[in-house]
Amino acid sequence: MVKYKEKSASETEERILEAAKHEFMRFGIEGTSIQQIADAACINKSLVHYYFRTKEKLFKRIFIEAFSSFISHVEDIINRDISFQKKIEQIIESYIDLLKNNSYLPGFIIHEVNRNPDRLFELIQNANIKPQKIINQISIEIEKGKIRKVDPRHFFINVLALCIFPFIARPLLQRIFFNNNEKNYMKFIDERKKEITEFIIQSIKS
Amino acid sequence: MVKYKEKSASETEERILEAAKHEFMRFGIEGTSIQQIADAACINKSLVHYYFRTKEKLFKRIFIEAFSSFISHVEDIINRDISFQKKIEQIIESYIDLLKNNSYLPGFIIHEVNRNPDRLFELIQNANIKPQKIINQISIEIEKGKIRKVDPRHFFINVLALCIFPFIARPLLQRIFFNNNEKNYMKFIDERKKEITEFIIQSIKS
DNA sequence: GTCTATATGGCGATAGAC
DNA sequence: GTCTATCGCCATATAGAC
Repeated sequence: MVKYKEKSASETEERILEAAKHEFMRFGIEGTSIQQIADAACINKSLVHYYFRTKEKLFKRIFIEAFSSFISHVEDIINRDISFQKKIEQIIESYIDLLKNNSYLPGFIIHEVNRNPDRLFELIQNANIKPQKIINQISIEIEKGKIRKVDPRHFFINVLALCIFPFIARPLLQRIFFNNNEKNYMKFIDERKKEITEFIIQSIKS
Repeated sequence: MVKYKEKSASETEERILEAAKHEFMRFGIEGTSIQQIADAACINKSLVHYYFRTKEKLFKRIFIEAFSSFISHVEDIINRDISFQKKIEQIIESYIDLLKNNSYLPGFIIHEVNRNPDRLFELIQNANIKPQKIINQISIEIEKGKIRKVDPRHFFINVLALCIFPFIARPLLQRIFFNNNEKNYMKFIDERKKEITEFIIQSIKS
């Protein structure tokens, strides 16, 4: 009996992907050369072309993956069958954890979306984003009198802002408030989970 | 009597500066070519070199100006002699107004600071940023019992986050929530001044 | 699959005519 | 001050040996 081979990427391919992710995230597509990626992956420059043909194709692959991880995270939690307050807690908790391991992720997406907004067209279609679902859930809480009357869109954006901003502005904040001490900043970020959960809960008390 | 001539930039120079600002903000230094700037300014490529010698020098000029306008705004309000609550209102109001006219400003600074953190060293020295002043003011309000006990650093970052994030994430939010309608998004941003002022005041009630 | 060598093109920067 | 012409470099990408 023939066992069909799983489509598993070669080790070299994986190395390139990892290196490309790292460099693109930090420096953007224009600020990253193929040589730079090859060096980071400790392989020959030509191999990048062998596996991905063009820089653009490689970039798209990285970008789509990054964008999905950024978006799907929230969608996922929104759909869980738990109380509203628990959802907020979990969104904050898991979003901050995601970003702790991907500090450059939000800045990367922002920069590349500004640079070329056309990317969004295809992506948002495929991602199948349904903001209405989130909005509705918030509206229901208001109707039930559980939280005070707020614009659901503003509220949702507030939650995201409080989670994401410290990572976007990290180089600045870390330097200004923590003398560029990475460890202390990360401790601060961890405290933040509790801090902004309280902040948000308090702000919507009815 | 000789009237000393004011050091006034030529029209060409101004055009270059304006075009450079526009292109750099959106595409970053690596994503912007001198030809691109020249085209946007409707002048010959060589004139850029004539006035600013190198791309790097031109970029630094733009970046420093952008960074200052981004930072000094808060400092300014912090120092005003008005009540704490008024300060918060004014920071929100004027920060959002600034960003309405400079949507790309925060993303630009973030990207360039990530790409080359060394820039921060010199800049933060010169900018003479004193976060302690802000922190102290918040601490005093807590001691006076005017607001509940919050970590002043978290609180300060929260205020900034709520103001700045909608501009950083504008392309995404505008598309997802407003079908990419610019006017509606701007109306939304204006509502936001009142919305997040309430949100913040509510969240720190003692 | 991996390497070296090379083609091709664009960019930053300068020289020099006007 | 403004333009054209050009140099030198580096990046993407391909060809072809192994």
